[in-house]
Amino acid sequence: MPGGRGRGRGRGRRQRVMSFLQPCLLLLLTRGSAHGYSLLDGIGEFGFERQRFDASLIYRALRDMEDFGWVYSQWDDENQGPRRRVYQILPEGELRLSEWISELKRTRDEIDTLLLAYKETQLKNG
Amino acid sequence: MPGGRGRGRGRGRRQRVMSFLQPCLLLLLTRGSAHGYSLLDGIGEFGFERQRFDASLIYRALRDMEDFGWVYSQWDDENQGPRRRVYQILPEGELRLSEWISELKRTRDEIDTLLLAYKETQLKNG
DNA sequence: TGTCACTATTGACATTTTGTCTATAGTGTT
DNA sequence: AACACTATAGACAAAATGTCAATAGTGACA
Repeated sequence: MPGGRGRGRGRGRRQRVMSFLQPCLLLLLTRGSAHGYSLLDGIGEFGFERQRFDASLIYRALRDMEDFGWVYSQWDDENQGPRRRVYQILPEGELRLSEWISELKRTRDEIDTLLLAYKETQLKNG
Repeated sequence: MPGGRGRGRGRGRRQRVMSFLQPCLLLLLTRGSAHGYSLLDGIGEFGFERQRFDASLIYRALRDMEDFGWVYSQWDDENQGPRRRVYQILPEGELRLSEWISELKRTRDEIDTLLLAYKETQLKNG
């Protein structure tokens, strides 16, 4: 679609979440190992609505993070029911999480800068 | 991988900025009309490093926003030098900006939730 | 006069990220 | 058997983002 940019963007605004999902998962995993489906419940804590959130996003994030060496997984055959892949966080993952935390602090500060600037323009213009 | 460079994702981490760029531009435009190249200087205020930031991103953002009806542009032939396209913010753009501000507040709160949770886990584990 | 640097905008393409839909599979219930 | 629920994986589509090259006017300078 050359030139077809801008088609329907901004429609039914989907919010970006993935860049936020991975640190959330890492944080949950610092509390103890877990499998994907249980993490799906855990992320509600961080503002994800369990409903409108496709589970495959979590599995993909976990697989990606395993590729990066941040987490490690094993099949768990102890429990009955469908097999679960249980994830643990690795030292690399803890390091990455701490870096992410720093980045998120910076991001928050940048947002604050924008919010402040907006406030000021509002005051001037009324 | 084509090229076989094996570059995993997460390498040379570039940070996402576009979702932040548009509201910044809208905010700058509430202070007065401007053309792309001058906005390039303005965004430094919001933490973008003028150097490692390709100007085409700004032009694209502006064109997209014009497609959405948030801004309006006209060629300015008054000045000498290469022609400039001068942008003004439209009421739709001001509305969108105010929505964006609300979203950013929510985002900031979500980040705060994560930061707090991280702090707590750190305390427990040491 | 040529070419270099700077301002200014645009277009094309590549890559990465994100969203959605479907497939598979085990277990328990009715 | 049909269904619901848990659980994971894969494929594909769409959107966001990054990079590079093309074009063009002006002024400086040798």
